[in-house]
Amino acid sequence: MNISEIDDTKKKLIEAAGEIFAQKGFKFATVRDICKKAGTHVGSVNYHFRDKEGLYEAVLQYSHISVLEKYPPNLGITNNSTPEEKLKAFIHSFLLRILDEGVPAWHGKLMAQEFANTTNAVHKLIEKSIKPLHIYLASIVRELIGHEKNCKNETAVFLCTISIVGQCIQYFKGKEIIEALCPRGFSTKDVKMLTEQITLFSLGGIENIKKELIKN
Amino acid sequence: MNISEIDDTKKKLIEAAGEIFAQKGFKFATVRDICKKAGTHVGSVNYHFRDKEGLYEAVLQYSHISVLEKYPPNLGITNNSTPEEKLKAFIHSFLLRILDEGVPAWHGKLMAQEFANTTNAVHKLIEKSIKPLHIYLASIVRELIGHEKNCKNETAVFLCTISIVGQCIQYFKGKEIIEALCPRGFSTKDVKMLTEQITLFSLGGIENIKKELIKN
DNA sequence: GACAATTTCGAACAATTGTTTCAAACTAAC
DNA sequence: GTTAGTTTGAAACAATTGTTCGAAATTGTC
Repeated sequence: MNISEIDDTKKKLIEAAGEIFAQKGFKFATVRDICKKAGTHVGSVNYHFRDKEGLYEAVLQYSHISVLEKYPPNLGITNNSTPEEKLKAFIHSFLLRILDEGVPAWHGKLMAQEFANTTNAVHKLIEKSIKPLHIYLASIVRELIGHEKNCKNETAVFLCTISIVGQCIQYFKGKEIIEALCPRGFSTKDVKMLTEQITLFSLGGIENIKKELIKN
Repeated sequence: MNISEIDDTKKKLIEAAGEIFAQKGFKFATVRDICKKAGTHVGSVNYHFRDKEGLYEAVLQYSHISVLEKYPPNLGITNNSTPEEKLKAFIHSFLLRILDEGVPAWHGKLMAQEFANTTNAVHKLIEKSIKPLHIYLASIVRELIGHEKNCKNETAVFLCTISIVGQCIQYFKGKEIIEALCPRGFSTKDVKMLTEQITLFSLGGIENIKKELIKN
């Protein structure tokens, strides 16, 4: 066995596919591109994963298990951290997941792609990855807003989570247009600054929502 | 001439295409689907618009001229309206443009699609539609933050505009996932409520960014 | 009404892309 | 070393989709 083939084809395919799916989304990624990057023949995807969709699911599963340890949403957070710190940590790791270019930073990108163009794998992805993250984010927002669990509050909490996630995803999916509007653009280097900005913005936003809830 | 053919093919094509492009984006929309909806033959797109891209540009142009009068970003705003009111009006019309299902509410949807999957027409679209809207939004944010035009402020203003737009677009592009997380979902009916929420959130966010700028 | 120009129509073409196929190469067990 | 099973490789297939083409139909002009 040649040393360069020490990694089996399956793994090579998953890693090549992960990068391309993350970059282009499921539909725009072609099997041929993936195989070329992986250095395999065109039929390899179908042989090892039945079809393109099978490969996609394998990529999602593979990235799911590795992402949470690399970018835990509660990075550097302890039980007695303030909710403000928790929110900042959440936003920070979220941005890293969708803007970082290291290996394998796909998972966040794949989720963001899925937001824009849903595939059949979306429901599994929601159950396994998106929902848990969302529940965690909601708990942080709930802490910030206050715990009275009435219907109105829960709606407000939900809407706040969407506002937070929407801001982050915009920097990934809207990259090209943002760069056209502001030539310097934003990349991995700016993650810290963007974290500051989005955290401050969101804390202010949540505070304002809270005020309104109390008023009524 | 049959009365049902009183509208010429070009117009029928543009209207059918607008709806499908807005719904699926450029790449996912097929010429055959468009022709079927328009009630024409498959070659009609190429005959009247040279190619699919020509049709797309025609749609963008057509929708551009009609959208601003239907959904002016300063709807109901006078010169002495407060910046808060202006922001609310901006968000309201932005949401209508991407969530409304009336005819032709495509333009905002097309822009939102373009954010997620850029086409060759993106640069024209930016110059003609996105940039002017963005400049207007930036001027509102600038009013709210304060007018000292230093470099730091301008960056903050820019980032705020992205936060605002990102929140709105999420309700369009992230529709399916949002519905999975919250079964009731959000539609045209909720535009008013969403406007309230995003406006409040953004005003609080901007206020917080402003505080931080003053501190330093 | 005749003729030229335009428009319509559907078949056919070409390019892309996911998938299948089958022989060749390789691996592992005996 | 032989053999059975697995994996690879490239070509071929099938489906989709944008585009082209030539004949037919329609329209406008004299």
